[in-house]
Amino acid sequence: MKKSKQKNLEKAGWRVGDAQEFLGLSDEEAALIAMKQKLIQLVREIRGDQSLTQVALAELLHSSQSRVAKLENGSSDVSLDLIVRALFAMGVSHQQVGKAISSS
Amino acid sequence: MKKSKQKNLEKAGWRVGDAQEFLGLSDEEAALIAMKQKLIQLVREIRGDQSLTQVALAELLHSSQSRVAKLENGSSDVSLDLIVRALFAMGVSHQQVGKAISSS
DNA sequence: TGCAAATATGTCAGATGTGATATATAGTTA
DNA sequence: TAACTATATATCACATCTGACATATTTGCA
Repeated sequence: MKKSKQKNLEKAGWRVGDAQEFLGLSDEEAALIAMKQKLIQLVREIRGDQSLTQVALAELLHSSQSRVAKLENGSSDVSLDLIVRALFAMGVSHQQVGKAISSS
Repeated sequence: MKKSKQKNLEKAGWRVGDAQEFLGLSDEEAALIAMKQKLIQLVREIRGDQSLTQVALAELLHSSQSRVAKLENGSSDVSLDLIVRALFAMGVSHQQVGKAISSS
């Protein structure tokens, strides 16, 4: 966003900032969300590579298709625990998980 | 596994048994537990390095001393989310977290 | 030793995460 | 077009995780 534009918006009463600021997230909350997103991306990748349906992954996970869908769409009611379990259920290694986190 | 280790795990709420029983745990459950242990170890290390008390970490985390104690003792009612938030609250980088997981 | 700080343990009500189920919405193929 | 497969969304009862608090135990030091 251009500085001039932002100035005009602020003059008009809007507060302008980034998503983190807007949502009032602390740094560690923001970091956790970024990490989750990276791992979710990995879940989608691996599931694609293995040509698994959401139903098939749900079975490996002992969960349900709807929960896998929510997981992959980053629903806020999905824990980091479940995301990581999904990865391990597909046979992803600790190394792969660690690497994904390192680059998040 | 050493008897003392097993005792500690059971004290913390985990069920630990012989090889057969252990195989009853799904692979992803076992992998997740190993990963948690590694990250818990990192929490203790970092908190030591920064000379923080459990109370001080609890404040950074917006949590309580008792929960930090349970976290560090690997209580089964502590989520991966909380462990990772504790690390980020102490300023640990994604890279450090990823590295710890890679080696778990 | 005795005191104080740090850590551990127990409990609980409320918040959040869970699998299951039903149903809706694509996308695909006959 | 209909039938089928995959994914998305909504809801719910139940389980788990949470911070808070009280209290016990351990640790370190004067």
